Amino acid sequence: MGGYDVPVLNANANAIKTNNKELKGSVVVMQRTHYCGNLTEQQIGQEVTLQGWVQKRRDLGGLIFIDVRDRAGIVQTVFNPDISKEALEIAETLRNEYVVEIKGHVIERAEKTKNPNLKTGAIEVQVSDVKVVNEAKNPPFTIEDNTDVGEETRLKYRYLDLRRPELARIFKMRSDITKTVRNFLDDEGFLEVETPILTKSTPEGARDYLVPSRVHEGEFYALPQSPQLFKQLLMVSGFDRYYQIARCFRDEDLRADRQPEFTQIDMEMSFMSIEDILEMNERLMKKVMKDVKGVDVETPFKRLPYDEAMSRYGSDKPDTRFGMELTDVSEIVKDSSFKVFAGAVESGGQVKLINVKGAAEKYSRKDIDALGEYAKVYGAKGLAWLKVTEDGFNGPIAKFFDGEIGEALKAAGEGEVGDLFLFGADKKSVVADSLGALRLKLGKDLDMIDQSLYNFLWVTDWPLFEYDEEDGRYYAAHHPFTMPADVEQLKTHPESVKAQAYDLVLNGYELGGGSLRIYQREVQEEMFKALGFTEESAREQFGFLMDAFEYGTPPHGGIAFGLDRIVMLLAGSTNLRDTIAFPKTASASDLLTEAPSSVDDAQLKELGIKVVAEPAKK
RNA sequence: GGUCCCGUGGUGUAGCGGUUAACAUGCCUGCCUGUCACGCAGGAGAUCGCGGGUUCGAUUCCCGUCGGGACCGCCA
Repeated sequence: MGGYDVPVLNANANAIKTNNKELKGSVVVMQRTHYCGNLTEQQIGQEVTLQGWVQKRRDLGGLIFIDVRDRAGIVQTVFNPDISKEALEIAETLRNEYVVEIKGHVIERAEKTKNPNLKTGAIEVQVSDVKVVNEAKNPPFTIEDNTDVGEETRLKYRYLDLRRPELARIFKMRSDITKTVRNFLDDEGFLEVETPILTKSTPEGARDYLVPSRVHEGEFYALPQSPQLFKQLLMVSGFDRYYQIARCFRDEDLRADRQPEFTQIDMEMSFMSIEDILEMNERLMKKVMKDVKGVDVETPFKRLPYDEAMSRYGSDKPDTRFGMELTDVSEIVKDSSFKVFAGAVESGGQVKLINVKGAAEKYSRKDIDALGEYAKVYGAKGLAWLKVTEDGFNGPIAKFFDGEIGEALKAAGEGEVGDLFLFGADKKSVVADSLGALRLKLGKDLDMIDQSLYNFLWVTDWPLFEYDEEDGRYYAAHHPFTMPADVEQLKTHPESVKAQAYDLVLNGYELGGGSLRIYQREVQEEMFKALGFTEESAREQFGFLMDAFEYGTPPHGGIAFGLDRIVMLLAGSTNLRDTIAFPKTASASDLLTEAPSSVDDAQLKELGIKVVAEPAKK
């Protein structure tokens, strides 16, 4: 269990007089000379002063060992009556997580008592003086890596959880990442500008967190889903290059990789092409990877048009660390006597397969049924399958695929004996979702993913719009300020327009995305029209932006990365909560502060708000 | 909004229609001068999340609810 790098303390710091005034009952602490975790053989013979937490007491009776922990790591201190009987007596009273101050000499340990598992294991501190700076209750869990405590308890006592080196190291990494990002963008001429947290609610996109206005009773601010509009306005202002490590808020349901408040590395720049933007961000990510992980990633990153990502991987954020791509076999099976396949193609859908190499033996009928259940979550009605054998196929639908059609299928799926074909037959989106999800699951289950890889990937050429069947209208796939690839087409064939947008994907996670923006009023108006806005509602909600466009707006574009997700992936975690100091639970509450909470009537009255809902019982 | 999993000493788990509710660890006390997962001996500690139902009897079965987690919808 090690800590992480911290600056070397000034060894002469003892000479520096502290300004601490003695409070009644408080202990005036001395200036420490070293971090515990930084002590090495180099300090042998030196007298050092340490301040830290009791990690562990090993009381041998006449001799006591105390492991002392601070941000940098752990060092063993030894209390020997030959050195100080008083210190030994105090050591007997020490308990886990007491804050102590220790003075002593660094000595080399006897050869056979060195501990190779500890960074500081070759030495120990022979204590001459110890002071209890602060006592501690027995913590609900021990402060160590691989603690087996549940997340609920960890979140309630988050301040203790964060003492664990495993977690503390993630926050050091997070800090390193933002430092690298700031330095890089600063070098590139970016200005860091803050934008409002109290802003205007807009109906597009995610649900807003609302903040009631006291001064304007009955009206609300919204917390920003992103600084999108403000950063565009900064381009109108001629700031040319803006960035911000910006907090964003979205009142939507959570996931392991989604929190209601999260942090974006947000940037916007003028007079740059997509090519310029991607190239610059590749250099940024390359530098982050080098500085933080010591990993060299190749640039330029691979690029995949959205349509190709969907057809080959069934995902708009494919994990390209392994193959098992989707193969379209609609043409082969459209005339087959297997009605499910033929019918899917006939009704405008498709039939695709993934070839799970050599898995025929591994997956029993029961196992495949379980995969079918998994696929159903994504809208599939079932999961057809075939096992490739010496003389054709095996499985309940094998009889439909003998002879020529079987050969064609086998060839299309590159089937060899022992392979397992899994089929999706449905409308396009269901086939993509279900096979895409199966591909990922199987890739993990079969250990096909090389965990050492960092596969950065740009997904480009996004559709501008998405059709929502429920609402019977188009929505902006990215957001309504995205520049269409073809403005004329926006008017004539909105459904097929591409966007000048791009996403950066890493190992199957969307790290961020951006686009070139609309910077002309007429185009923006056209966009709102295509989205079904009336002129009035467009003016009411986004009039200020379109007005701004009339005062000499440079062409501009930008991108925003999810900082939390970057940290998560570089930390090797699959849980965003690990990367946020004080995160929310799956139901968006904070177990530490117990937010959200009800407020008293006077507060509500002042805001002109009446609560209609029954308050939840806690 | 939906589906699924979990809830038992401080912590992590086991358990079962009738138990003295088990184990590990932590905690407390005593002993111990080279430990580092210290050791040894002893001890305290649980209304089995909450409410209702079934039953002679529920920690165990059923329903609801609250809390945690995963996923779908939602969200870029």
